[in-house]
Amino acid sequence: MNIGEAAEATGVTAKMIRHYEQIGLIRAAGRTGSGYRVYGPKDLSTLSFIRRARDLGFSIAQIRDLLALWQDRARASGDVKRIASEHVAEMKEKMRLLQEMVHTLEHLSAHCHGDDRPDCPILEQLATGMAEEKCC
Amino acid sequence: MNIGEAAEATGVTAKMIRHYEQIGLIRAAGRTGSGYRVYGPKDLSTLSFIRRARDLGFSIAQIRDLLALWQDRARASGDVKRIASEHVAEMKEKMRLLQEMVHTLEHLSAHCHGDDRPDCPILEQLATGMAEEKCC
DNA sequence: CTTGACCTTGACATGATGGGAAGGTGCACG
DNA sequence: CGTGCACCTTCCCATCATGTCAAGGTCAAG
Repeated sequence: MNIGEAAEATGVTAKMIRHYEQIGLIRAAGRTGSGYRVYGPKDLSTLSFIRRARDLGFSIAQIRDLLALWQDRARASGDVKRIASEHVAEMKEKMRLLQEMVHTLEHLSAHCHGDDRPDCPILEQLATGMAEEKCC
Repeated sequence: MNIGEAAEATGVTAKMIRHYEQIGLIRAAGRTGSGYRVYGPKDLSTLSFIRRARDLGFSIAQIRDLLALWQDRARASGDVKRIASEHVAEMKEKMRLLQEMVHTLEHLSAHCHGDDRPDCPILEQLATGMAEEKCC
């Protein structure tokens, strides 16, 4: 199986498959006599695994650990769960920061006419740094 | 005022001040005879503006627009509000995606023993790609 | 044999920031 | 006056995951 077919089958672009090989996330694929990379069912499983983990937002480093655990039949599920929990915590923290920013901006926007006049609390806040509470 | 003092006063690192100058976000600072950058009150205001905008998650491109509007006394507040609204929409979309991932992962984690046994629904999901609903 | 689709490697870009090296400057203290 | 230290300068490289582009080799069908 060619890299293009493997890419289509797994949803990982050919570019990324080569990249993952280069950084050692996956083993170097076999080669035909002319140098084309060759992929078998096992490789496809690995690539699909990676794609699903990426879809869940795991970093390459985390996926490296998850792959090792996946291939370790004596793994402890606690190790997997811990990686997932840390990732969830990171995502929740990101959400919290986003929520804060959204809240502040929506508050400022609510007090902005949004018409042709130049007065704008959003710019005022950015310029003077007056605390949100003081804006009202 | 030196770049280091300006950095401390505004919360923008010296490194980033130079970077912002290089990409044309701010005007090139004046120089002393020996080549040191010199900053005045106006420059400090601009840098503080930028830092507050970054704190609210605006991209450099958006800040470029906001700076232009800020310095345009004939601006329409609607233009500012539109930039802010687009940014809020982007952040909310990111939150939505994060929430989806968190939801899926928490669901899988809830069914993972998290002990020394190797069975793990998280790995199973990643390996087989079975839909979340089918997992129960 | 030609054509077109695919493969190869390699270099470069993103966006915002950090790190570090190599060398010049300013200032305070002895 | 000299020395040391903290700061400044420029330039290059790294992050993270992905994309784009270019130049050249390969394969299969017509």
